Amino acid sequence: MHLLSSTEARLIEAALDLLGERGYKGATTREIAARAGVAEVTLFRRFGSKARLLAEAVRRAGAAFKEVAAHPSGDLRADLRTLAELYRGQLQRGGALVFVMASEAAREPELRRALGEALAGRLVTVAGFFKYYQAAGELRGGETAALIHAFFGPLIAASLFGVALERAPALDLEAHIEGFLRGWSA
Amino acid sequence: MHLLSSTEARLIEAALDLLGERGYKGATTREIAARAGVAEVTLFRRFGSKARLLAEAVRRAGAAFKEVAAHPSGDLRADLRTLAELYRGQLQRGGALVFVMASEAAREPELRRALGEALAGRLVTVAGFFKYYQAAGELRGGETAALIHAFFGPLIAASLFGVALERAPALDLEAHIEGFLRGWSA
DNA sequence: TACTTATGTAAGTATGCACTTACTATCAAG
DNA sequence: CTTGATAGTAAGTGCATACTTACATAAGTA
Repeated sequence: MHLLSSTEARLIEAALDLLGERGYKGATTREIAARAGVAEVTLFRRFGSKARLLAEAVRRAGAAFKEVAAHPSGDLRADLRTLAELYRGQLQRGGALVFVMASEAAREPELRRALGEALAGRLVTVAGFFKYYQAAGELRGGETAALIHAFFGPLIAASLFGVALERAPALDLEAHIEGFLRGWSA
Repeated sequence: MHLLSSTEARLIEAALDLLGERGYKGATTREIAARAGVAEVTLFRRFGSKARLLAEAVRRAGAAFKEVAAHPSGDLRADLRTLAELYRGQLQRGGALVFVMASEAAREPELRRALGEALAGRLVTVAGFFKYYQAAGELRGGETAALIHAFFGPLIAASLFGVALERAPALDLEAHIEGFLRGWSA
């Protein structure tokens, strides 16, 4: 995990942005390069191919998120709020499409693998987070999958609605957390 | 809304399938036609363009769903179960990508409009459904948006995880409904 | 100064895609 | 038995895209 040159960092930023706006096939190398303010050929010199650039971009995304989920503070409600805010920020940057790309880009094995690993890693971290609060007696026991779906699902849904509709119903974070806690507290 | 010829019906089926598997740009007219068992040129004769075919496909999808949501039975839990099952079935057929296409296909105004209308129509229907049970005193008052996100979000999340991962955590429908009712019952 | 490294410009290749055109085959209805 | 509708085959057009190659430039370093 070496540091990124500014050129590489700008390409990754631009790639993430465009991924969110247009999806995998819609994010063209020309446009990524233009948005990053570099020549298209530089993209290929640095990353070799579009698939590899996007795989890198996906790998880098979400480090802060894992950081929080890996270290529960003991204050469940506060942690949930932080996670929700972080996750929402990521979704706005196209994180939602991580999922979709997995199908859209199914033909690029390298990209698919990177996506799968990134997502799986996060899920494991998040599962550990919920298990911690289950063990602490604050959340009901049972499958952590149910907690993951219940907590992140509404965030994802709100983000997808926002992408698809002009006047999408907004998600009230406080209400969401309130409902989640009511539904799943021990 | 005239009836579909079998050719048209098969094209729409195939389009919906491939949309789910590959996304908008990934679903090529060649492959759609092949899966439908017709010549590619027939697709263009019938629908004029790829965008119009997909817009039609999206429009037709989900009639059964609206049917249920528009007529609450009075038994909230049973209705929720039916809706969840119907919705999950649709998501498996690529319904989740309806959202994503909206960004991926942002350049096709006709498709984007059809998607927006289809989605907006459903949201209105579903909002009405929840309002009915709020008025009946079974669900807490407040924004119906929160209920929509809380109920459908987890279904969407589970579907997206399933697309992206080989061994995705499954969603236990009963547990989901249970948690939802706990969290949002009056 | 000479060499290296990171970038740029410009042109081009190969491929895949949506969509078109021209012609043929089948079949049901009048 | 002709006509019209619906389908097919085959070939091709035009364009956008990922990726390549060749050459130039500027800056930093030995």
